[in-house]
Amino acid sequence: MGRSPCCDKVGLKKGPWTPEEDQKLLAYIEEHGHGSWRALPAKAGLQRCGKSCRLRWTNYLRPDIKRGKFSLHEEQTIIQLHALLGNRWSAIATHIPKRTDNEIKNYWNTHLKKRLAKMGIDPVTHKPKNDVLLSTDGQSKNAANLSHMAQWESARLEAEARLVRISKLKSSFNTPTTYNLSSGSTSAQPNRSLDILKAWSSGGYDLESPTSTLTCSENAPPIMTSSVGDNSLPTIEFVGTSELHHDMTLSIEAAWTSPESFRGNNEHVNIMDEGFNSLLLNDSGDRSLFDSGKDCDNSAAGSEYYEDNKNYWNSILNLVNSSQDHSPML
DNA sequence: AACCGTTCCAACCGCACGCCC
DNA sequence: AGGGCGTGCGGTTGGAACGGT
Repeated sequence: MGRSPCCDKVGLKKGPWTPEEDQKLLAYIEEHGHGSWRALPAKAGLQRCGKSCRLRWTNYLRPDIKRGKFSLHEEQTIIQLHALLGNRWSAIATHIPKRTDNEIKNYWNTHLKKRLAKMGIDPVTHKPKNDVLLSTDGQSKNAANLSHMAQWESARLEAEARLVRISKLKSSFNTPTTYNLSSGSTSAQPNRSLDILKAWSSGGYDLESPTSTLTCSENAPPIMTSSVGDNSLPTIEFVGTSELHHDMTLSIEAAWTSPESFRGNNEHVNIMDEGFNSLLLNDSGDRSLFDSGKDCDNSAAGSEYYEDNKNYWNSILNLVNSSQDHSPML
C-alpha cells in the first residue's frame, strides 16, 4: 500500500535550485513564515514539492547556517557525539552550532569516517579495529557501558527535542513570523542547550556527576545547561512558570530518571557509576574529586572502567589532533 | 586538450513518527 | 482504533569540481 507521495509530482521541478527559486523561497518565508510546506510552493510561485522547499530552506537558505570548513573543535564534538549516538545526525547537529544534520552527515561520510579508518579505528564502534576481534568480557562490559551512556544521552536528547518543539510552539504564539531573518536566529536555540560533552572535552574541573539546569523565561526558548552537582542522578531545574513548563517538567523527569531505561542484559547498571563519570573525566582532573562522589562506586573494577574509557576517548582525540597536524588529507 | 577516476555535497527518496480527525 | 497528513530523519545518489595521466 504505502503512503501517498508528499505532493503531486507531475510538472514539478527537481534537481539543483536556481538563484531565482532561492529568492522566491526566501522572500516568501521572510514575509509569511513557511507555514505548511505542502502549501508553500503554490503560494510562493515555485514549481517544487513542499519537501524540496523544506530541504532547501533547512539545509541551505536558512540564515543561521554556517558554511565552510569545520573547525577542530567541531570535528572533535562530532566524533565524540557519534561515538555516543551513532548515526543520529539530527541529535548530533543540535550540539554543533549553525551546522545542519545533512552537512554533518556529509562531513562524517567524506572526511571523518575515512580519517578514523585510516588511523585503525572502526568508525562504527570507535574502537581500535584489533580490539573488536580481541573482545573480552571486560571489554564487552565497556561496550555495554558505552551503550548505556548512549541510552542516557538518547533519552536526554529526546527530552530536549521535545522542549524545543514546545518552545517553538510557544514562540509561534508570541511571534507570528516563524523565523527572524534580521537576527538570523530561529525560535529554537539548541546550541545553547546542555552539553555534557563540553564539560568533558574542555577540561571541566571538579566534576562529580552532572546536574542539568533548564532555564525558561516567558518569551525565550528554554535553555538547558550542564553543571555539576552531587546527586547521583541528573536533575533538572526550571526557572519560570507556566502550564507548558509544568508539562515539560513531567516529561523530562520521566525521561531522565526512569531506571527501566538503563537496564540491560538482566543486569541493572547504574550508569552514573559505571559510565557517565568516566565520560566526564579529563586529563588533568583530580581523581580525589571524583572519588569523593557520595554515590559513586569506588571499587577497583569501577576505576578500571573510568580509566579505560578516559583513555579511549582521549586517544581518539589525540589521534585526530595529530593527524590534523601531519595528514596531507587535511 | 582530452580523458578518466576520485571527491564532495546538494538534493532526492522512502520510512518513521506524531498529530488530528 | 485507524487512516490521512505533515514533518523529520537517515541513507543514497547524481553530477559538478578537481586532480592525475
